[in-house]
Amino acid sequence: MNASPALVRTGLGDQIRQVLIDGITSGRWAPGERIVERRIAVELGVSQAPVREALRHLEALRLIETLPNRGARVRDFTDEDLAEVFPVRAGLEETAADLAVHRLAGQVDALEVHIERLAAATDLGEVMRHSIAFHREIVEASGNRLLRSVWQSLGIEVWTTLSLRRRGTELCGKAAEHTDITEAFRRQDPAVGRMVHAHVMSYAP
Amino acid sequence: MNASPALVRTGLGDQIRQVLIDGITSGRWAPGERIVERRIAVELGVSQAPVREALRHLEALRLIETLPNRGARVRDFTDEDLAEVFPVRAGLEETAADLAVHRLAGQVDALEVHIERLAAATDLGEVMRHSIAFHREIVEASGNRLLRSVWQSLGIEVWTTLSLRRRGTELCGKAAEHTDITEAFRRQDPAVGRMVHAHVMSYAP
DNA sequence: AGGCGATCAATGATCGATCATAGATCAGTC
DNA sequence: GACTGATCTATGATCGATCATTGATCGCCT
Repeated sequence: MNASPALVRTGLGDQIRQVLIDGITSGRWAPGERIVERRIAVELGVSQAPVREALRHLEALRLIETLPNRGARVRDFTDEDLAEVFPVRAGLEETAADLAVHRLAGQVDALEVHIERLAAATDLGEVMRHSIAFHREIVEASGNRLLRSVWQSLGIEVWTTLSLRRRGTELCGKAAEHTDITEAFRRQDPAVGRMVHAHVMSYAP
Repeated sequence: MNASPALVRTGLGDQIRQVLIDGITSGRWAPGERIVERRIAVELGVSQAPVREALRHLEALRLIETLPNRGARVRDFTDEDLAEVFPVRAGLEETAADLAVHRLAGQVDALEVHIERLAAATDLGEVMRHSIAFHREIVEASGNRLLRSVWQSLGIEVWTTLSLRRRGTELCGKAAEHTDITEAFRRQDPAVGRMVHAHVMSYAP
């Protein structure tokens, strides 16, 4: 068993999921292409069960489509699919910001950390990760665990990656708004929710 | 095999999931109680695999908690857990309403149907279902499939049921606001999003 | 040729068995 | 008795095999 190089140990399902996500975002599996459970299983030297588990996660992330008794295929992401993420994110993060204003009570250290890291970032992937981390911090600061769970399940990282693959990189430049938002949190501006909403929507194509 | 009475045929995982949901909402499994995969499997006359599949769904619905290698247990829903749902719903449905205003363009027939059905409803369960259906209609009308998917994954029905079990039934009486909201949709009032937001939050404890 | 049912191959869904880990239990030492 | 480590047990995680469904292929009939 174990025909593949690196599967160290954390629960096979998780590792397989990452392999599949990487494969889809990198384009190794083309949109519309079928993902056959047994084929993946053989390829990775595992059995069908953990592969199925991973596939259900991908389905929840809407990276694949599955039909009963007919298996999974990589979704053919339309521009509309990518665009749909932004109103949802904007709504969730607006809610988060409104909740977070009270909880933070002007304590914005955690947010500033991400601004600094973003400023220090060099390559594109790093910029993306720190930029997302700032938004995640807002969601965390809301204190609403359900909100956090829903936001995470959107798989922002993955969709952002796909979005970057699709169109050019127009990601940066928005960093200044992070500072504005942080200042709004510091002074507990009730408009911060709307600011975050507008900021998120400004990423939309 | 098949020691249980009614498992007709739609995919075992789905049926098992429903059995488990019913069991949790009805209180047959108490909060904090462990759910042992094999035990359920034997009880329903199936194998472990579809039970695991069902459990992952319950986890996504946040009805259970699971720890790696240590199994699942019914969540001990705090009042806070129940309360957390409302800001998230409110944010999502506000977003949905704002999107739906344009798409509906004043066509509110689909919404009115649910108002009528709600008015004709007799027992509490029916009231709940039709009330939820009205909200679902708004989400559908947004045309944003991701939004629909996220909203559905909140499992509103289940959480509402749990909420009703917890406190008394203070569900009805809000029906009038549905009419107001529908009118706002008819005249394409840009404030409809905020109306929906406020309406949803008014259910919160 | 076109339609229609039988047969087949591929593969998802399910099964029963095994492996591996977390806790509980017990034995031994001090 | 308290601590340490070996052993045992329950059970989640994974496996290999089988069942069942789907779509394709083939042959027959009209």
